[in-house]
Formats: sequence, structure tokens, C-alpha cells
Amino acid sequence: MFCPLVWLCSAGSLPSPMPPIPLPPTPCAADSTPRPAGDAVPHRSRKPITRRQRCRITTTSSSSALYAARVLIADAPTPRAFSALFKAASSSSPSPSPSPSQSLGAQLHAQAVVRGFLGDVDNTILSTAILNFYASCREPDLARRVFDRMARRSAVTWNALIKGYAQAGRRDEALALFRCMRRQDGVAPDKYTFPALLSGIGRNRSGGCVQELGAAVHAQVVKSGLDKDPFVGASLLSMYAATGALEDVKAVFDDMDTLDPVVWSSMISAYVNCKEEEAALLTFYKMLCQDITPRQFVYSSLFAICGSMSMLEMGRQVHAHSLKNITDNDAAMTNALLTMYSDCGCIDDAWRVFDSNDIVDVISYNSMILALGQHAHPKEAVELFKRMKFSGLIPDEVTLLNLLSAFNHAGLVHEGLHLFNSMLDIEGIKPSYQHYACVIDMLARSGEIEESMKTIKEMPFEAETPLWRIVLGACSKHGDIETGMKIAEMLFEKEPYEPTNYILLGNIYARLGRWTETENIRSLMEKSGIDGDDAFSWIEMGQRTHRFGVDDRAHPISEEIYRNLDRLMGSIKAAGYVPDTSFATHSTGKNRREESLRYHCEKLAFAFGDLASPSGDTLRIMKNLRVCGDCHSAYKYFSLVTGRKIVLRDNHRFHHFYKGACSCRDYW
DNA sequence: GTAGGGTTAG
Repeated sequence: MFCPLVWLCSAGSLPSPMPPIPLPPTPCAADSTPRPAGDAVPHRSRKPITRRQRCRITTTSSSSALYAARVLIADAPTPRAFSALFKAASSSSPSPSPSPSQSLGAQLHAQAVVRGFLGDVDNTILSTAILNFYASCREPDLARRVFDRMARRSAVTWNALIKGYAQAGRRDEALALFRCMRRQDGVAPDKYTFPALLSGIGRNRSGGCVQELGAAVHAQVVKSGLDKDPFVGASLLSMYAATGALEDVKAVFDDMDTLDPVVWSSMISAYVNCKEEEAALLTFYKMLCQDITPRQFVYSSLFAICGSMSMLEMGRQVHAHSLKNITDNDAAMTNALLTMYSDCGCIDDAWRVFDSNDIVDVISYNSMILALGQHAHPKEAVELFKRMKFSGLIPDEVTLLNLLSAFNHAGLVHEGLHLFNSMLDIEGIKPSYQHYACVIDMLARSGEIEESMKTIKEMPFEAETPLWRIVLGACSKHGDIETGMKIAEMLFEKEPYEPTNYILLGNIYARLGRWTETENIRSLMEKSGIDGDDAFSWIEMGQRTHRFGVDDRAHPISEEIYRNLDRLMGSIKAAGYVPDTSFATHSTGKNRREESLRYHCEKLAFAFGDLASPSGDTLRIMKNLRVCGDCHSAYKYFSLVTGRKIVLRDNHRFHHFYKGACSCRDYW
């Protein structure tokens, strides 16, 4: 049986040191003779460094740090000064290509060698600073080279190297180092070690028994007496949240007995990760009751909850709350706010947040392009993409995916294919599986099923079942029974218990009026005990969420809702609505099929909203599955006869109904 | 010379 404690205490060995290698290129290669400490390289000016310049080294961007570094080296070229400079170089964010901070660090490293600062046996502090610099740049192997050359290593040295491997996603090497550290005399894991190690376990969920590893490290935390430390506790919470172990998350939190804001923030985010939105909100209220002022991180999590659940009123309240407590702008929080408004169906509010944002980054643009695509504004998405490039920001793979998705939602196949075919040459981004999946979805959805199958065969990736399901859905939409059956058979083999596969094939038969086959599939599902997801819709009204299933009569004012729906159906029929019984999935006669469409959940939700809100108000309705074609038609007429704007969010996108038309132009 | 929490796709 696996024993965490035994595992952690096992005699794992530190990977053997690598052979010595040349240090990073030095700009002073010609002057490579090490100089004793304090022997300064000749310089042009010796202006004394000011207090403000020293401060800038540790607090500001790498370009300011570089300037300050030059001044400081000229002024006080001591090992201690170099350590401070490496700290400045480490503070900027890592980048995959050689960044200014990396080149600055490499220059400093060379200077330190040239000046002989690393020849001294007692160079632990400076070497650790250099090691930490490479670790921060996601270059753990370079950090390891510095580590291997050190005569003495402190706990700080070990911690920095463990962090380097953990943050680069190299969990096993981080763990091997941790085991080695435990065996060293005079060095013991401390409150810095565990956060570094735990972040790596949470980050890398592939391979090994992640939960057992986490539990093993947790046991070591307790053994070290650090389980009450807020930094260690927050790391433990996040690690357990990443592995989905909510009970362990709660146990750690309950044991903490802390008022530390980051621990509360981690707890809220853990609930969000585990899809426990109500518990997250409750924790937020408890946090406020403890007089802890929330920071940006907390609001980001709350906006994500309100968006995912389409709780607009709650979202507005949280937004107002954040305005009272947060004075400094933060890109991530603002981006979360933008997405919250979009997810709640308020694309105009999302625009307002985007336009008023002082710090606009790649994710801001990506989020807004995504929102515009989901709300059927492909032209604006393209304009924003151009604006993004004009501003100097470089689009990434998500940008192109979101833009492709905007074309897909609008059925702009030609534009989508043009972007896809030119993305490597023009934007320098190689299409990933997701880009292929989006294009295949676009082709199939538009009726080009043969072309989509050809693309699946030709793409350099193996198609996964969700992608096949998308094409099967398109076969249902376009009545391609031959291809649909082939895909369904393959899917039944791979996923015999996935209900959607059966439902989609059943829908193909139903839409072609082949009721015998439809019933056969239905009885096969029943015999096999396979249950599909029940469709439901919901609407926020009077600070409450009202949920409706199909033919649902559970609502307290159900009778009034049904009466209103019957009245509305009469009105829209008079205006020209004709029920589309091809969307009914039962074989019973035409009248019964019409009846079965009448009380679909999205129609009930609209009838309730119409009853419960002042005439003329916009109604925002959500559905957990794709909107039914007949309901889509009915909604257009609802908007016509009631004069209301209706925003319907389904599991894929938004439909804006107004004056008898939908923003999707009947393409979805 | 070292540490924890948040945002974008499908």
C-alpha cells in the first residue's frame, strides 16, 4: 500500500551534478580575468547613487532597474550591491524569449564573474540571488548550474531552486530536491519551502498520484509545525483545490484560524474551482463579517461566479462593492468584470468596462473579442483585432481562436478559413488542436460536412470525441443521416454510456420523421439505464433565480405562468408563428407533438418573466442546453408582440431578440 | 538572497 510518509522519506538522490558549462555570454569577454572584490571596472562617471535610485532597483520595471543598475555598479560595485540588482532583475515577469530582464541578468552575471565575486568561497548570498534570477526566468536548469557550483548552500538556496523547478512545471525534480534537502545537515524545510513545492504539485496534475503526493507534503507540513502559517496554508488550500479535494480544502481552512486575507481569498477561489458557487459567496459574506477588506483577487473570483451563473443583479452589487474598496486598477480584475457583464448578456456594459480600462492587456482584448463573437458582432470583433495590433500588442493563440469563433458564430466561413489558412504566415501562430476544432465546427455547422470530415482526416491531431460530437450535431442539423450514423457508431463504441451521442442520433431520425428508429434509440437508452441531461432554463427576477424544467409546474405561481404562456402562444400564432414540429422528439401525432413543444423550459421562463416584470423591460433568460429551433422561432414572435428585447443565453452563445428578429440571423 | 490567492477558448 502506498504510504506518503515512507515515500517522502525514501532515499531518493539528487540528480548528479551536470558538467561545468560556460556561463551566459558576457559583454566583457575580452576582460575575463577575475578581479578581486571591490576592484571596480573603469567607468566614465561616478555620480553617487541616490536613495530614490536604490529604491527603484527593487520596486520598478526592468528598464528602470537597468538604469539604476548601471549607476549602482559604478557607485558601489560590491557583492551585496550585485545581490540587490539580481533581485531587481528577477522581479519582472518571465518571458519565453530573451526578455530585457534576462539580458540584464545575464550581463550582471558576467560582471559578477569578471569582478571575481563568485571566486570567493563565501559567495552564498550572491550565488543564491543569481540562482533565483534564473529560477524566476523559468530557467531551472541554468539555476541548477549555479547551484552545483556553490560551495555552501543555505535553506534560501534550496528554496529558490525548488521554486524554479516547481514553477516550470517540473514537479518530480522539485520533489527530488525537496527529499534531498531534508537529508542535509544544517538545512531544514521552512515556511518558504512548502509554498514553492506545493505550487508545483497543484500546477502539474498529470502523472503520478497527485492527491497522494499532496497529502504526503501536507504530512510534512504538519510534522514541521508549519500548518498554521498563512503562506503555507494558502498554498495547501490551492493545491487541494487544484486536485478537486474540496473536503481537504475545508479541513485546512477550518484548522487555520486566521484572519489573513489571502487565506480567505484562496478559500473563495477554491470553492469557485470546485463549482461550489453558493459556498464561495457565503465565504465572501463571512469574510466581510470578520472586517477583512477584500482585494482584487477576491473580486475577480466573485465576478467569475456571477458571470458563470448569469447573476446580473448580484454582479452589479459586487461591482459596486469593489468600487468602494479598490482604488488602484488591476488588469485581471477588470478583465473578469468585463467577462461577467458579457456572460450576463450585457455586451454594452462589457464595452464600457473595456473602454474605461486604464490597463488594457492581451487578455482584455481576447475577452472582448470573445464577447463580441458570442453576442454576434463579428465585424466589431475584427475591428478590435485590428485595434489591438495597432496598439502594439501581439495577438496570441487565444486571440486567434476567439476571432475564429466569432466567424463561426456568424457563419462567416470564407473569412474564418482565410484567417485559419494565414495564421502561421501572418500572425506567426501555428494552428493548435483547438483552432482545428473551431474550423471543423464552422465547416460542419455551415453544412460543409464532407469538408469538415476531410479536415479531420488531414489535421495533425487525433480527433477527440467532443469534436466528433460536434460534427454529429451538425449532421442532425443538416439531416445527413449517412455520415451521422457512421459517427454515432464510432462514438457508441468509444463512449457507450454518453447520453448525448444517443440523443443526437435520435434527433436526426426525429427530424426526418423516422419515428420507429427514434423510439428504438429511446428504448435502448432506457434498457441501458442511460439518462440524458434534463433541459432547464432560468431567469433572475426580484433578487431571486427562478428555474424551469420542461412541463414544469413546480413554481408557486405556475397556473398564472401557464395561462400567460397560452395567451402569448395565441398572440404569436395570430402574428404568423407556426409551430415547427420537426423539433419535437416524440412519435405521437402532430397535435401531441405541437403540445410537447408548447411547454419547453425556455418558453415557460419567458412567460414568467413577462408576467413578473414591467412591460418593455429587457428579459435575460438562460438555458443549460442549445436553444430549441421552435423556441427560437417563438422568441422572435414574443419580441414582436410584447415589444420587449430578449437576451437568451444557451450553452454556446447569446441570442438578442428584438422586433421579430434575432441577432444570430437564424444561424447557430 | 526566498513565499501564498484572481482574468480570456472549447
